[in-house]
Formats: sequence, C-alpha cells, structure tokens
Amino acid sequence: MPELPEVEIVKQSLAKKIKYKKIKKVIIKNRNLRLKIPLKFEKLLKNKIISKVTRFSKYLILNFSDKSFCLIHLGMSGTVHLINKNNHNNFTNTSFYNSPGLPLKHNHVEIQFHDLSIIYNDPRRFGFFKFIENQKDLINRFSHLGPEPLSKKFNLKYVLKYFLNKRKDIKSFLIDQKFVSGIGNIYASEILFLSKINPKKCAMKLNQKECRKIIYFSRVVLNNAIKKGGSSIRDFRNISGKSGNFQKEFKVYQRENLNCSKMKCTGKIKKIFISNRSTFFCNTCQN
DNA sequence: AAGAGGCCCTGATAGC
DNA sequence: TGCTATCAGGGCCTCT
Repeated sequence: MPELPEVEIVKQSLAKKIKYKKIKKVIIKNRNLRLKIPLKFEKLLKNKIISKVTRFSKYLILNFSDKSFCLIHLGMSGTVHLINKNNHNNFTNTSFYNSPGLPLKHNHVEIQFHDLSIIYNDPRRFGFFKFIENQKDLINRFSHLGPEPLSKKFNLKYVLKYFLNKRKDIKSFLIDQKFVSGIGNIYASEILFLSKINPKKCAMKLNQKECRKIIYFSRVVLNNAIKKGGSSIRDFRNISGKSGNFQKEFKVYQRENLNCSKMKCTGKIKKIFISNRSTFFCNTCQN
C-alpha cells in the first residue's frame, strides 16, 4: 500500500492525536509480522511519552521523550486506525480490537493512551514494529537507504554519478530504495510518464535533461499526492478512516488500454512487467 | 559490484 | 457454486 505520501499522511494525522501523550498499555495479538515482535516489546513501550512523530522514507517513527524510538513500517497492506475512548466504556482493561469501524481480522498491535488507542492492521504481515534504543541505532538502521526524493541530496550531481555504468532500466532504480528512498511502484510509473521517459530505458543512457526531469517530477508527484491525502487504491485511509484522492489523478497507473492523457498524443497506456512489478506507460510519448 | 530471481503472507478477482 | 491461478502499493536475501 503505502509509499512516501501515504506514510506522510499517517504521520501527520497521528502526530496531531498522540503527541506528548503517554503510552498506558500495549497489546499484541500476533507477533509474527515481518520481524517477530519480541516478548519484551510491551514493557519497553509502556509509560513512554511521545515527543514527536516523524517519518523517513516509508518508515514511521515514534520519537519518545527518553530519546528512544519505535520504528513502524506498513509493508504492503498495513493500516493504522484510531479509536477514541469517548466511544467506549471500560477502557482501561479491554482491548479495542473489535471496535466499530475497524476491520474484523488482522488487527495485530494496539497501543493505548489515556483517551485513545491506535491499532495496527496488516493482512499480509509484511510490515513491522521495531524498538530502537537510541539515535545512533536509528541512523544506522537507515544507513543503507538513498536520499529521500524531496531532499536536497537528491540532486543532479548525485543522480548522474549514481547512474554511471548502471545498465539496469530506470524504472527499477526509481523503486530501488538504495538509490532513492520513498518512491514505490505506483509513483514510479507516474513520475516517468510526466518525465516522458520510457521505463525500460537504461539508466546510464539518460542525459542531464532527462535526469533533471526525473528529479523535478519526483518532487511534483509526491508533493501533489501528499496534498491530496495520498492514494487509496485498495484500502488506504488516514487514521480517521478518510480515504485519499490522488488515485483520481493517476495518469498511467492502472489505466491499461486507456488513451494517453497528454494533449495531442494518440497513444494508449500499456502495461508491462519489469522485475515482476507491473509498470504502466504510454508507448507513444514516452521514448 | 551489479543484476536477476525468489521469498515472506492473505485476499480480491478472473477464468473455467 | 466452487475450484485454481494470478496479482497486489515492499523489502530483503541469495546466487551468479
């Protein structure tokens, strides 16, 4: 599900609700996420105070007042849900796994605060929770990732140098987190469409102008998606259950066989597979 | 070092 | 109706 914009939406809505609050209780219903949640996890989080909620790439980060962290990744199908105490009785000793508005299955983790509760749902269990003791370990955890597309480090010099002797196609690099971190399968196709670059084009053959376009449109697409509240293609919602609107603006993703939306282009959108991931492009105006 | 391929997991949908 | 096959927004691992 979630690429950088969706995680950003979750971060923003979550921050408003839980900043400065103390964790009263953590309940784990299923420890078998992509990383096994250790038995000590509940104790580690209990009584921690949220100093802020941040994000790096597709990772959500709960920052605690004692300078420790909880890293949350939503994988392919993870969602975060908010339950208000007002809607319920018996808050202190019961779980809210069965609250109205929540999916019936796959509610794996619940974090309770004094007046509300957040619940992590993830059918495929590709997501994870990880407690991180200090800043150094946090930085270390992200050390293998490339710059975020919205950061100044993702610039022409960096891209040109990275692409030297890289024979792989450009689309694979856009979703390769070692090159740039935060772009996923949906936005990669959208970025290349706006850049008018064929997704199969070899990275080392891109000229300066094309690299500039990729950098520029990466920012445009992601910022626009954030502004629209993210994309809700399957089940993405912000934590209050509101869906995003960016999927209405997809130019190519999931638009196989439809006409190209570029003015005066008579092409049709094609779907191909690159490294087993679906890829959409116009074979007329993306060369 | 770079690139190809496979695997983790459940659910929705298409086709027979 | 009910079966099977395929695909889904991610990331990590191994092998060559």
